[in-house]
Amino acid sequence: MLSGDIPPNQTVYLRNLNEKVKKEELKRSLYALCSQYGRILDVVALKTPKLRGQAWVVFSEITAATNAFRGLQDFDFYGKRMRVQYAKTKSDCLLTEDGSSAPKEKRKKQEEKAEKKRRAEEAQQSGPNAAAAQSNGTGYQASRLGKTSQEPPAPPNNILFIQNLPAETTSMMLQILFQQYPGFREVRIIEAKPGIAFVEYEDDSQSMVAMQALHGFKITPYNPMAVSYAKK
DNA sequence: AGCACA
Repeated sequence: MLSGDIPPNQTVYLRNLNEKVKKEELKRSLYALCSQYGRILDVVALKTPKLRGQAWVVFSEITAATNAFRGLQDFDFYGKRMRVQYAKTKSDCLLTEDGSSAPKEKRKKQEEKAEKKRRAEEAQQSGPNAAAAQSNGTGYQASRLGKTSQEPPAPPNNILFIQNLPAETTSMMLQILFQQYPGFREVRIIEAKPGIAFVEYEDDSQSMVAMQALHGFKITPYNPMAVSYAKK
């Protein structure tokens, strides 16, 4: 067997990532992209010289990691072909909750960090671990989306109207999600109106496929996106 | 290519 082979792991190791993308956006985009394969417990990315261009995505299930491993191999992510492997070791965020004990040196660090992390998450409700409190997986949570407008829905057409996006969503983040579906043309975000976007497909049936796949998808743990047809 | 937990 190949010496490079690494046994399946709950965490995927991603490399050949675009190093120009800022760390926070990178994590958010990876969260959004990887959520389709299962519940994500943590996304780790560092921009140190040794670790830039790489990230770890920790799933709650090894099967989810396996699906991501297959589904995202060579995925075009910010213009680079993402390479996916399994992580070589278990992620810290998993070490205490499964009976196996954390290495002693790491325990101290982990405790300090857990504290910081908790504080950070209280401050801004968007840490990757907050995902654990939410259902995600396939992403449907239509009940929480409710009615976003009183008017009757627009008839099917090739342009989708996206609502309930976090304010920091970029068009590239949306492109990463929506370009996975055939017929994708472009994303338009409205700078003056944060939280909404338009996504255009070549035809109505293609926009419908994307809508069905991504309506209710959580781009962050607290933002299930509402996808409907745009009014023309 | 580079395997960490800022």
